[in-house]
Amino acid sequence: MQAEKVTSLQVAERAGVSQSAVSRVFTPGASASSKTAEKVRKAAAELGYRPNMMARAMITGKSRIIGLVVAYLDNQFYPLALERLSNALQAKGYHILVFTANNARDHIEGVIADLLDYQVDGIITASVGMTNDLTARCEAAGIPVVMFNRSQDGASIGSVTSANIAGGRKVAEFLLSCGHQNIAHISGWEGSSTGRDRQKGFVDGLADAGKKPCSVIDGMYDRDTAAQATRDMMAANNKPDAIFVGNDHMAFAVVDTLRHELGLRVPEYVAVVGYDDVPLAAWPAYQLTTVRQPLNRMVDASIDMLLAQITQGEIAPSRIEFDGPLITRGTTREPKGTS
Amino acid sequence: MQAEKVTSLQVAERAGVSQSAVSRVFTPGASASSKTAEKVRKAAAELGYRPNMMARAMITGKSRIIGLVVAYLDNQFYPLALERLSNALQAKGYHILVFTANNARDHIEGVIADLLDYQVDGIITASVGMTNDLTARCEAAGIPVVMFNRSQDGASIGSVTSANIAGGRKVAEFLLSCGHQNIAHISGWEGSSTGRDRQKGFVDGLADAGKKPCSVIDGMYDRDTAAQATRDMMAANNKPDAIFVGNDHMAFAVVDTLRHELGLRVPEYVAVVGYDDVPLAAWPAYQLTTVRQPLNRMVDASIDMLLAQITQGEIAPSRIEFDGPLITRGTTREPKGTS
DNA sequence: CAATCTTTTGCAAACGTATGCAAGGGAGGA
DNA sequence: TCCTCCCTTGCATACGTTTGCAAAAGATTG
Repeated sequence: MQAEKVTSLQVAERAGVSQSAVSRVFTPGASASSKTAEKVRKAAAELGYRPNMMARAMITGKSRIIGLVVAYLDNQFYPLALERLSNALQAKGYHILVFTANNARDHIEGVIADLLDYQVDGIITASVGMTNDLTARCEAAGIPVVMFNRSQDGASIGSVTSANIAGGRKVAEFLLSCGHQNIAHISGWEGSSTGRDRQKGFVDGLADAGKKPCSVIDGMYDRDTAAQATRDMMAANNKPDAIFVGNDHMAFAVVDTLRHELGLRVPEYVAVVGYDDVPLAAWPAYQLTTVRQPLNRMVDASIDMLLAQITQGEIAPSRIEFDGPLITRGTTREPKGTS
Repeated sequence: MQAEKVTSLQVAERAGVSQSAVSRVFTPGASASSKTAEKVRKAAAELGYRPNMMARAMITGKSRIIGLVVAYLDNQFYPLALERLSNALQAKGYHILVFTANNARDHIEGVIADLLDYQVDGIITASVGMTNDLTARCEAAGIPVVMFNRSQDGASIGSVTSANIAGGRKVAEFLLSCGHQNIAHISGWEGSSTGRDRQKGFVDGLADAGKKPCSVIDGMYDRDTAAQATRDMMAANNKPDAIFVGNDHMAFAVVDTLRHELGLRVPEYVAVVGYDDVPLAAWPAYQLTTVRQPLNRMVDASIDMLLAQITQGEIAPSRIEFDGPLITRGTTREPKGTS
C-alpha cells in the first residue's frame, strides 16, 4: 500500500527530459530519438512506471476496451467463444469488459447504458438480441457493434453467424436421406434470428420433399424446456422418429431424456441432430450428430469487422455467414444408400 | 457517428447551473438540492448525458473494474464462476475485465503487467497460480488480489477455495466404505494447490485405514492426459477398482474412456469419483459421484473479501475454505453397510 | 561553411470529471 | 429582527496523459 502511482512526470524528472518526451517514448507512433528513449526506459524501469490507461483513454477517446454482452454461459459454445475472443483481442492490445445480461428486455437496456459509460471502443453481443432502438443508440454514440451468432433483420449492424438457413436445410435433407418419416423440431428460441433461421431452413428442406415436420416446439435454448418438449413429443399420437434440435446444449437434454428417462434407444428408435458442434458433442458419451459452427472463423471475422470499424471508421457493417458442415456421429442412422 | 460526446459542462449550461452541480447530482454521496437535481436530470436526459467513467476513474483513482485472470474455459466450472462473479459484481456497480492467461509462467507475468495498466480496483485469479513475486508486485501497486479456487502457500494473499484436503479425505473414506481394495488417483495438476490438497487429503484418508493408492498419475486438468492415464492404469498389473479423479472435467474423460473405449462397466468394474459437481455431473449421461464445490458461496465470499479490501482498505486478506459435501450418484457403488 | 530540410524536444492546452474551499442562502431560535 | 448553523453552490484546481505548435538541434546537400 505504499508506492502508489508513479507518473510520467516523475519519470521525466529522473530521466532529465520533459514529460512529453516520456509520453512519446511510450506512444508507438511518436518520434523520439533513441538516446532519450533509452534514458526514459531506464528511468521508467527503475521507478516501475507504466502508462495509465485511463488517462490515455480519456485524452485519446480510445479505451482499447471491447464490451462483450453475453447472456448465459452454460451453453459451452459461449465460454469457448469468449475465450477465443479474449485471446485474439488481447493479442491486438484490446481487452474484454464483460456485461452479463439476463435477457430480460429492459435489463439489456440498462446494460447498454452501462456499456456506454465505459467508453468502450466497440461492442460484441453474443447470444443476445438487440432491438433496433439499441443499435441506434450505439450508432449515435459512435460505437461499432457486432452481433456474434445472432443477426438483426432490418438493422444496419454487423453480424457474424453461420449459414443457419442452409444448415437447417442440410439437416432436413440428411434426415430424409436416412429414411425418417416423422421428423420433429425442437427449435432454438424463436425470438432469436438463429433459432428462426435454422427452423426456416429445416422446414423449407422438408417442404422441398413434400413433407412437414410432425411437430415443432420452442425449446428456448433451455435444457428443461427441451426435455419437457421431448416428453410431450414422445407422448403424442404421432411420435417422431427423428428430432432436430436447435442447438447442442438442448440436444444433450433431449438425448438424455430419451435414453435415460424414457428408455428409448438413440438412434435406433429416435435419431437426434443438434447444432453447434461444441466439444461435448464429440465426447463418447453423446457422439452427437450436429451441424458445426466454425467457431474460430466466426471469432476472427467478428474481430476483424469490429476492428475495421474502430480503426478505419469504416461504416459498412456487413453481415457475414460461414458455411458449416454436418458432422454425422452416433445419434443418427446411416443414410439409406450407404450400406 | 455524429453526436459525439456530451459532457457535464454542456448539461450544466442547459440546466443553468455550474458543472460542479452536475457532477454532484451524479455522485451518490454529494449534496445537491432536489430542485437543482431535477433540473440537471432533465437536461441530462434531454442531451443523453451519462458520466464518463474514464474521467471519473482518473480523478477518483477508482475504475470500478475488477480484473479477472482466467486460464481455460473448457472446464465448465470456470464459465459458471465467471457468470456468477460478473452478475454479483455488476449488481454492485463493478465490471469484469477479462485477461486470459495461457498458463505459461512468463505469460502470466505479462498479463499482470497489462492488468496494472488498467488501474483495476482489484484482481481475481481463477484457475491460475500466482508466484510470490507477482503478488508482491500487486501489493506494491496497492491492488488487492483474491485467488479463486487456488491458494498460495506462504503468501499474504486472499484466497477462496473449498476444503480440498477434507474433500479428498471424504472420497477416500467413502470409497473404502464401498469395499474397494485398489484405489487409484488421477490428480489435478500437481503444480496447483487445489490438485495437491485433494491428493493429500485422499492419500491421508487411505493411510488412516492403513492403505495406499495403487497408482497416482498427474492428469494436468486435461481430458487427453486423464484419458491416457486411465488407459495406463487399466493396462497395468494391479488394476484399480476405483479411481478418484482430481476434477469433474477429467472425470468425464475417465468415464468415457472406461465405458466406450475399454468397454468396462462403471461402477460395477471400476468406480469413479470426481470433484467440483459441475452441472454436467448431474446429467443422466454421467451421473457422476463427486465432491461439490459450493460455487455460489465461493463467489460471494470472493467478492466480499475483495470489496472489503477495496473499500475499507482492509489489509487482512484471509484464506477462506468452504466445506463441500460428497454427492453420491451412479458412478460409484453403494457403501457396504447400506443394503 | 552556409543553407535547407528533417527530426527531436519542450511548452502548454486540452480531455471530462471530482472535490476543497469559501461564499451564498434559507431556516430556526432567541 | 438578528444571529447562528447547516445545506447548497460556484470557482478553481487537480488527475495523468496526448498532441499541436514552434523552437532547437541534427542531418544533408551544394
